[in-house]
Amino acid sequence: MDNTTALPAITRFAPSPTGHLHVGGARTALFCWAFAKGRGGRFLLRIEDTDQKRSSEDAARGILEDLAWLGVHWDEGPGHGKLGGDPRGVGPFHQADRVDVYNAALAELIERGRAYPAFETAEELEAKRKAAQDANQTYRYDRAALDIPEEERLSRMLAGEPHVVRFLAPDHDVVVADSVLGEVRFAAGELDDFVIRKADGFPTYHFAVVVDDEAMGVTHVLRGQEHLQNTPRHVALQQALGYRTPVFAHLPLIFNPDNSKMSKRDKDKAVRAFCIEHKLTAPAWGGIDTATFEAWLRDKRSQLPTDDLRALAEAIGFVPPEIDVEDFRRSGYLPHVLCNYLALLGWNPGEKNDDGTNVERFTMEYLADKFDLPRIGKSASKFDREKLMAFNADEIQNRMTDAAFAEAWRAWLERYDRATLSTLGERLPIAAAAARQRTRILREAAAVVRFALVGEVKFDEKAVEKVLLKNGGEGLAVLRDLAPLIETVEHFEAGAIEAAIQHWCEHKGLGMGKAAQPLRVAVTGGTVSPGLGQTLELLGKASVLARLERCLNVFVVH
RNA sequence: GGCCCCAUCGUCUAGUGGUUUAGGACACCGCCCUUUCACGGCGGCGACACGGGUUCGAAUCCCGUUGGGGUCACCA
Repeated sequence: MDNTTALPAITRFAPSPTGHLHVGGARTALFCWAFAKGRGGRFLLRIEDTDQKRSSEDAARGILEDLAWLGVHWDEGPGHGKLGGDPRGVGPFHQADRVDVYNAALAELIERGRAYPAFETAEELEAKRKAAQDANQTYRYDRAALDIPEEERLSRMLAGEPHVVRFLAPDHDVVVADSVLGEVRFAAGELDDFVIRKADGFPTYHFAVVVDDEAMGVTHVLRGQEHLQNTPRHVALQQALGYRTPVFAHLPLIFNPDNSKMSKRDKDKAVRAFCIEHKLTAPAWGGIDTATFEAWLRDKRSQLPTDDLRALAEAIGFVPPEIDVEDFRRSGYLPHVLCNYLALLGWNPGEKNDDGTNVERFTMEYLADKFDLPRIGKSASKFDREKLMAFNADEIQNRMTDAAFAEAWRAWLERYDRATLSTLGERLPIAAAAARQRTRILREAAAVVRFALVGEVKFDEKAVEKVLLKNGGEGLAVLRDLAPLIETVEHFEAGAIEAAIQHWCEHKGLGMGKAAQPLRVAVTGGTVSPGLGQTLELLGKASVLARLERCLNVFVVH
């Protein structure tokens, strides 16, 4: 029954380069990668750019970059650093460069009477479609072109009259054998004669996919369940062309918490809602003009260019939900953690840890080793940012070393926050050690050590009152005594600093809190910071003493 | 609307006819630890959508109902 493990497996991920890679695509790619990798097969990448208007080379590069960052590395396909290449000679991997391959297959289909040219314009078809819709009927192409005598059809086509080519749908049921869903039957007549070559000479998705998968030897097609309706078309095409039918596995969809399908539009939706809620009427930053902004605000379905949307969100101080892989990277999720979480959406290894808990944290290697089709779920799953965040936090706080965290943070800062990187300079490792236990995503780390990034402390009134001034300036008195002690700490490092203060407290018969909190307020302005030792070490002795002195000057009533 | 898919705690899930008073994780609540915050430890709350079958026995198999979702382009 389970023919899904047959060797060798060749899988592919075939995005259309119309924007950034979003998490749904990333999960599909991850599964394709894991499946091939786990059984010594090949994972290939193909760019589906047959839509001239929407495709861009920029978007294609962006997707390669996202995939590479995730660690979803392709064996064959477009070059990207060490990735890609064409060892078997099955390329090129951009469909726009393969038009002659499609035309050859198409000629064969026409020859055998399984495809035919049709001359209706898009407008004519749209009118027919609308008429059917208004009559509450399902529209299917009416095969009007078949009324034209075959010879005439072909000669008009050869003469260069504008036309599309349609596939003559089979008159029998088509059964899709899916590894996740089982057998799904589509009745004869459900398929209409869909277009396989557009008027511009490019193949449609259905045709290009089928031809390429055969040419590239693809054995397993893993893709989102939204493709299930397309599959009978592909199977019918494969049968008509005499191709093998690969193993199909349709992956469950990924939803938003509100049960809608996760899509790129969600970011616009969220930002728009924020703007409306705060009654913003102008763009608030110079990137777009007011008219564009208002039009976008009014049309609930419209989208701003990615960069403009991000700039707008930043300007109004709103963080839109992460949707694209790039969004998660920017927020500071670690790539293998994102993969780990994504893998759990619709799949799980079904293994227990020694303590009886489910195995749900794992490495890319483990995933490649364990991933298989029978354990893919059937029902859609909601994307839970809380859980993803918890995974990322656990990785940073409990599994990473200070050094590894410092490196990850440095890389992130280099890409997204150079200002903080240069302010930190040499202190980055110390800051990282102080921030790690309080950081869930890289973006939060700087805030944890903010006190060390500013020149002058801004005092929080409540903190000052409660910790320094209360009980007749009890806190300030402690500070006065503590300053000389700090002065004497030789190696100004967290452990030594804490030991000295602890010793002092014991000597004075005070609880540690009586010393730690005043110090904290004096050097950070507030009551919350990393451990006292780390806080002071990060500041450095000179800065700590200067801040202490200033604090005493500001608050001691002479 | 046609066609198709799905249905276990709020969420992700384990469970493949008896080992189940349904297990884990995230979230939430309480307690403990504690120099703040965070981490951590312990405990708690909490689900088989409904109705019929099949069977000695059903979360697990079948049918129906309800609910959710996908898809209906010269986009992919």
